[in-house]
Amino acid sequence: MKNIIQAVKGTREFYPEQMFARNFIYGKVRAASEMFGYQEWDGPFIEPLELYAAKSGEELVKKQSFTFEDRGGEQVALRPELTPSLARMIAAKQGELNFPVRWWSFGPFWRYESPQRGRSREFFQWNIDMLGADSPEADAELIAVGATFLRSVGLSPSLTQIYVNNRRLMDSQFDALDIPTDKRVDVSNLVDRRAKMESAKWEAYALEIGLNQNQLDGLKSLLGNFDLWKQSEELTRTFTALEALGVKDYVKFDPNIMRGLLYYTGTVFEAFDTSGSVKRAIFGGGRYDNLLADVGGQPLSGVGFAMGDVVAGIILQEAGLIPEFQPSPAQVLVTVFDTTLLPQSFALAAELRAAGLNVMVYPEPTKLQKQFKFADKMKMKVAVTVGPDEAANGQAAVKSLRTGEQVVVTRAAAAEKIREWLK
RNA sequence: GAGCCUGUAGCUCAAUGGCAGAGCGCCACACUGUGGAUGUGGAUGUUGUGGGUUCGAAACCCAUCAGGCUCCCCA
Repeated sequence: MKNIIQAVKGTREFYPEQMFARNFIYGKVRAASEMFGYQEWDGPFIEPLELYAAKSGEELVKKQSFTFEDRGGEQVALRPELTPSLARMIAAKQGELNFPVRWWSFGPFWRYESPQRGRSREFFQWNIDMLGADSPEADAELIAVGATFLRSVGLSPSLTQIYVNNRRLMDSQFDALDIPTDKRVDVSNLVDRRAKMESAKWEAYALEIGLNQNQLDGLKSLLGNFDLWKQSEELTRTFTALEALGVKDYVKFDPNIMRGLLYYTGTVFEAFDTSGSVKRAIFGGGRYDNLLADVGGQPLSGVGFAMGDVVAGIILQEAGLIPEFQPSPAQVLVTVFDTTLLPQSFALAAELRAAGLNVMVYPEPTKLQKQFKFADKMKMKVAVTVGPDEAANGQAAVKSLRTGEQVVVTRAAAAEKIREWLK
């Protein structure tokens, strides 16, 4: 036992119960995506390293990606994100796609980071994007898809909120405060850290990165102004659309949401669990205008977001929203009386399957008590036994494991009786 | 990449330098054509791994692996 080779650090093993939870999320992701007309797609899991190196900082790529040299000497990476693959695939067919394109994907990603709660090295991520439309209403649609997902898994607005901001709005505010362009990255970092730091330390840090007292005061009042969105035509339209889409109770303007400066150019948003149990965002995204130009395509605006399965899974688990795991997809067990009658049980199981039931048959003759115990542990609803008496008369004993009631019926009538008890 | 905490039976955890234990779960039997409940009995184990200190280590020290918290990062 102790000599078992361990799983790779930061990976997760999906036993049937975890697989069930993962597929639950996948199913809800699919439903929310398809409800809005998005098509499922995927890219390769391995990409040339330069696909990421071109866009992201090289240090980040080298430090936080799983990279290796293949046998042909090519530098490749396990994909750390999907957006560059999306950009390339869109650019390659830019002339023939029917815009606006609505695509979603759910697949594995790898990042070489230090594993901790809510973060693993191998995870699944939902990506969903609309490309070729740049209206505030398109932004609203993506936020509504996210809200629809939250609602569909039972995460009410009191449990989760989507915070919305807009980079252009913030830029104009930074302009008004005379914060120079080359300080914007630092200021974004500063804003991101505000919740994590004590206010005195945070203010000291603000002065440290070169803000003057006047700018700091301006920034503080800016970050406390939750009516600021009214000054942005874009956000005003987005919020109007969100109301029409019926998800207004999920969204709230928050000037503290920045999402870095990497490629977001307009509206940005992040969903959080309001209990604060997990401090990481459930999902986050926004509008980007320059994506395709980076991979050689024609300029094309897009909006999208990504959701990892780790944080979402923890929150759903804690909220008790993952449905009860069923140990077996079958609800019927056909027992085996003894060696002589084993073929009868196998034949009966086949008949029941042909009648459309999911049926397990005990794979070897053993004490009936043990077989019923097994059926109970596997949460079977019905057990069917063909003993000598039943076999002699072409019958089967059908027992409801919920009520304990048992009836002997002809084999031909067994399926119907089982179906009745499964209801 | 840095700091801190944790690691004991399948699970949750006791044992603070002196015989490795409890509860739950598991197995057997009571019950040779039938689960859940009950009773009786049984097995839980390289104390994460490797080394060191000691008459003696689960405990103390060093290293290492894994998980967690914080920083960093978050494409």
